[in-house]
Formats: sequence, structure tokens, C-alpha cells
Amino acid sequence: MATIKDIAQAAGVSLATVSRVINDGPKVGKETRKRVKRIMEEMGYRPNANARALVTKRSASLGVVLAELHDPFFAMLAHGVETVTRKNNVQILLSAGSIEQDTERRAIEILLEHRVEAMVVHSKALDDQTLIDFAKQIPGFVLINRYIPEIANRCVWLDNVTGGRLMAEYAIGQGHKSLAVISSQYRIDDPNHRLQGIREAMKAAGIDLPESMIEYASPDQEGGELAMQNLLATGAKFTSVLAYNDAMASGAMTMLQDHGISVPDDVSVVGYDDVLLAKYCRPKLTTLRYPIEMMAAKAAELALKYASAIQPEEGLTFKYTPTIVKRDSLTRV
Amino acid sequence: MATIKDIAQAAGVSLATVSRVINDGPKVGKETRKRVKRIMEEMGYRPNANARALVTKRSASLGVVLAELHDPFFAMLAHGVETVTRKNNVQILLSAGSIEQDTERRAIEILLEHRVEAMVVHSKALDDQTLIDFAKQIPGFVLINRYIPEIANRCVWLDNVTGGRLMAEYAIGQGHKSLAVISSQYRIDDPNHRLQGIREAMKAAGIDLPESMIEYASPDQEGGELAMQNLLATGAKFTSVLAYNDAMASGAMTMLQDHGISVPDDVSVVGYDDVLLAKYCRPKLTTLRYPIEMMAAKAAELALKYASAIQPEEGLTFKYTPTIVKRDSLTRV
DNA sequence: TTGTACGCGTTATCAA
DNA sequence: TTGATAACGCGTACAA
Repeated sequence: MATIKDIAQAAGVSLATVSRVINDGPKVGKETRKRVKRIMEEMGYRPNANARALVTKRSASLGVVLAELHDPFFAMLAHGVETVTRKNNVQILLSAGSIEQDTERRAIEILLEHRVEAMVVHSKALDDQTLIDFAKQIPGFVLINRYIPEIANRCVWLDNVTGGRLMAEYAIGQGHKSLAVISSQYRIDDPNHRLQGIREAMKAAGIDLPESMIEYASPDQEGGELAMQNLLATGAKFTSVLAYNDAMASGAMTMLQDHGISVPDDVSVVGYDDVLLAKYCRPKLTTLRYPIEMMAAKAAELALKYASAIQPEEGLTFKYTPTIVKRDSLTRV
Repeated sequence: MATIKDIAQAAGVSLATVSRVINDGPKVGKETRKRVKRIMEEMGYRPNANARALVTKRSASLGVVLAELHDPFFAMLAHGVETVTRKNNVQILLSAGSIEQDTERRAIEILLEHRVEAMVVHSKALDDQTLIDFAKQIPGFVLINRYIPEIANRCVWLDNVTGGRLMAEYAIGQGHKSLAVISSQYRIDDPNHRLQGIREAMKAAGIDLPESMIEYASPDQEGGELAMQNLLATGAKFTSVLAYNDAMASGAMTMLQDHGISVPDDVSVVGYDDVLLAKYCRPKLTTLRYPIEMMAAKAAELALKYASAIQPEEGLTFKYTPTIVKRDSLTRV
């Protein structure tokens, strides 16, 4: 591949001049500029981003750490980031970290080695201190879906406690008095917070939530089916089910329907996340909107801003609150 | 950030020695190696991937060009690529190209500037010749979801003609004699090929397919609803509908149900792609499995292989054929 | 076993 | 308006 040197030679000028032409720098003769451009074209010249990054210490790339790409949720996240990187002419460097300490740390380190300017990180496995250390070390380091008080202005997160509360309050407001809950078996913050919110709302309404009405399973369609199966097996009575996410809600609905139980006429179901399938499944899912795409865009903007020497103000906070999306899977009782 | 020079100084050795330690090179004293490693650890040293790429002319990264990340289909594609890059310790550099000539070309050029070793490209807008030129220029250039005879061994693609034929043959085999078709309004190859396959199968069965039984709309849920609405409005009679993809099929089912028409009892529906929602929607969608994840993994493997000087044999071809996934949206009639 | 010195492709500083 | 030239951080012959 042709280098700047080849171009200079072919054009009969110096490296410096070519460099100026490439970067639209000033002080280049009109004629010279034209000629150099033509030759670059002819020789199919492409600037070497690596060499450039080396000398400028800026890589025009933003790193993204996430778990599984085929999860629609992460796809939305990536898309949110992409909308802002595109606007800023920045490339995305992906690093997958499958919710394990070692791989998550490694994912971050790899991005560091590539000297990405900024970084949007979705980490559930690493402990607070490790992330705080990274944040101190990397100006453009922003966490998404996680809140750590010490680095609050680097966190873009969803208030899951309020989210849980909203789910329960809505169901209760629609007359439901006996609720079941389907939660995730992974004891990370998210399910804990959502559950906490649900508990708060139910307590405020004077409704009991015995542990027997909570089922834990893997946070996907199969988990939802399994959890519902277990719930039904206990013979417990309930008029509505609050699920950890839409996939579980969908699984729960399937299992209910397989048992000849109508949704929402016999049992109502509420999801969480509002991913694509919430609109596609039947009945359409009443759920909580998790504005992940918007949040991811915000995170990317912040990361880029912080990276370009604009240091964060101390008091800032980027908390988002989910909102109820009323569709067809919950009915008044 | 500490450089190799800082480490050398701190450890009282030369650059070369440190470099050898980093790359697990031979001929380094056991003691020295240990000491250097300790100091690297202490100083938080991270090799600079850009500098390394510059001198080795290898970037340990694979570029991916695709349209929209939030489309589950592309999310699967990205995931397929990711499974093999992970195994090979290669990073993914993303470049989105939203099905427009200029952005697609630009996306490829950007990856080129980053000197990615290999490239998996999903391009629908660029013309054959442009892609052929890129392929000739870049050893690790592989196309996915597209077939160009001149560079057959760089193409990983799905046989959509056969796919269309399979859909129609299956419906016909189940006794359906009056079929409607919902196609995409974008006149790119994919819908054309699928339609062609459908026509072939119907012709072979001696069934007519008048143009009035084909509706064209945008290839998403809304498009599916709209197309079905139009179909119903014409008053035409049909016992089954073949859709361009699962999203359209899902939209069509919704619209049918809204009109009190039962699926599959009154009208059967067949999708294409077998994305997540095919399992989630009700009734579960009978559809064609598009093994995009496997294909993407294959493409990534090929790209990496070709990039590492192993040049493709001439005769090779990477054609995949979809298969029918029988679920609940089509019934015998 | 270790060190020296050059080159990778580019930008940026200083002269001319 | 242009041109030398010194970095940038690293790998690697070659020498010691």
C-alpha cells in the first residue's frame, strides 16, 4: 500500500507538503495541492490510522465493552453508541466480555492497548474498586447500566428500584392484589433492585409478598417458562405476574397459554425492558421502557467529551427512570 | 502511559530485552524476565497496539461492515463474527454503512485506513465491480450475503432462490392451492431471488401466481401489516401467505387476527429468516432458517485465513441453503 | 544472554 | 509556500 513517501516522490514534493494536503492544512500552493491530490487518487493512497494515532496520540476510536452481541438489548446499546460515533467520525472497537471477571477485565485492557480515546463499558462482574481504578486512569471512561457513587459522573444508569416500584404500583392500581414475581437467578444488582422496588410498593399497599411467590430462573424465554411452570406447580393463586424482563415475560405467557390460562383475562403479565419482542408477542406486552439506546448515546457523548480534556463537573449525575408502556398483557381486575 | 523505554530504564535493561519479555521471546535470562515482568506490572504498562501494528504490519483486528446494528439479524451476524475473532485474539472494528453507496464505500475505506487484517462486508448498495476491485486489493476481504461469480471464493451467501422454492413447495405440499405473497419493496437481489424461487415452484405445480396476489412493502412489521391490509382489501381469496421475512409475517398475522381471521385455521403464514421473534410470536412462526450466525462465523474464518497469506483456491464456493422450520403458523388444508 | 540501531508511516517544529 | 528532520512506541537484524 502506497505511503506518504511514495506520494511525495511521485509528486516531486516533500513529505511535509503531502501531509499538509492530506490534512487540509494551510499554506499549500493551489497547483501543488491539486497535483498531489491527483496522485494520491491515482495511487490509491490511504492514510495509515495506526501511524497517525502513534504520533498524534489520538486514535479516533471509541471502545465498547459488552456481554453478548446477539442479545437484542446489547444490539440496541451498540446502536445507541453508533449514532454518536458516526456523527463524530469515530470508529467503534468492540470487545466482548460475557459477564465474567477475567474476560471483562481483559476486554477493557485490550481497548486500552489500542489506545481508544473513549470507552463505554457495560460491566456486571468487576467489582467497584477495579472500575474506579480504571476510571481514574482513563479520562474517557464511562460506565453504562451501573452506578458507583465515587465516580457518579462517569455512570449512566437506570433507576431499577423505581422501575420495580412502578411495575408493582401499576398492577396494584389496576386492582391486582395477589402478585407473583419472576426474577433472574443471577444475583447481580439489577434483579435485586427491581425486586426491592416491587417489595416497597407492595408494602406501601399493604400487600404481602411471600418468598414462595417469587421464582428465580435464567433471564430468558426458557427461564420464564420454567419459572411459570414452577409457580403453577405450587398451586399458588395470583392474578398477575411481574417478570424480570420481556423475554421471561414472554416465556411465562407461553406457559400460561399452554395450560389453558388466558392472558390477560385470567392472569396478567408485566415485562421489563421494552425490547422488540414486546411489540411482537401476543398479547402485546405491557412493560417498562428501558431507554437503553438513548442512554448508550448519552454515555458515548460523555465518554468523548471527557476524553477531549473537558473534565466532568463533580456534581453531575446521569440517572434515567423507566416508564410504563401500557399494551395488552395486563388488564384491570 | 508508560512505554517500553520507561520499563527498560526502570529495570536497567535495554529496550530489546523488554520487548522480548513482552512477546515471550526466547533468550532472556530467567531472572531478568521475572524482574521486567514485575516492573511492567508495577508501572501498569500496556503495549501500544498502534505502534505494534505499524512495525509488524499486522493489526490483530477484523473489520465488519453492516447496516443497522439494532436489527436483530445484524446482531446475530456480529455475534457470529465475534465467536471466531474471540478465538483468534482479534478485535472487531465496526463500521456501519446503512445501505447507501457512499456510506458503504466510506465504511470500507475507513477499515482500510485502520489496516484491519481482514474484513467481513455486508454490502447491498455497492455495485459488483467496486466490490471486485476491493477484493483484488485486499487479501482478507470476504462478502457475506452476496454472490459475485468473479470472486466466488470470497462470498458466503444464502441460496434465496432455493429458499423461495422451499417455502412454496412446502405450502403446496400441505395442500394449499391459492397463495399470496408479501415481498419487500426494495428491489435488491434478495426479494427478487426469493420471489423467483416461489414462482418456479408454483409453475412446476401448475398453480398461477397473478401479480395481483403479490404485495410489496417495507420489510418490517408495519410493512407486513400494510401489505396484508391491501391484500384483504382486494377481496382476493387465499389460504396461505408467503412473507419476505419474519417481521413481515408477524405483521401480516396481526392484521389477519385483527380482522377476525384465524391463523393458521383460516389462513396460513410462512416467514423467512427464523430470527428470535419467530419463536416468540403467536402462533409460532413456520419459517425458513437462515443460518446467519454460522455463515458469519464462516466468513470471519475465511477472511482471517485469506489474510494470513493462505490464498483461496479457485473453485471454492460457500453457498448455504435455508431449511424449513415447521412450527404452528401453517396447517394442512 | 543482552544491547545497538534502524525502520514502520505519520505529524509537527523549525528553517529556508 | 515549501522542505528537513525529529519524534511517536515498538520489533528485529545484527553485533557484542
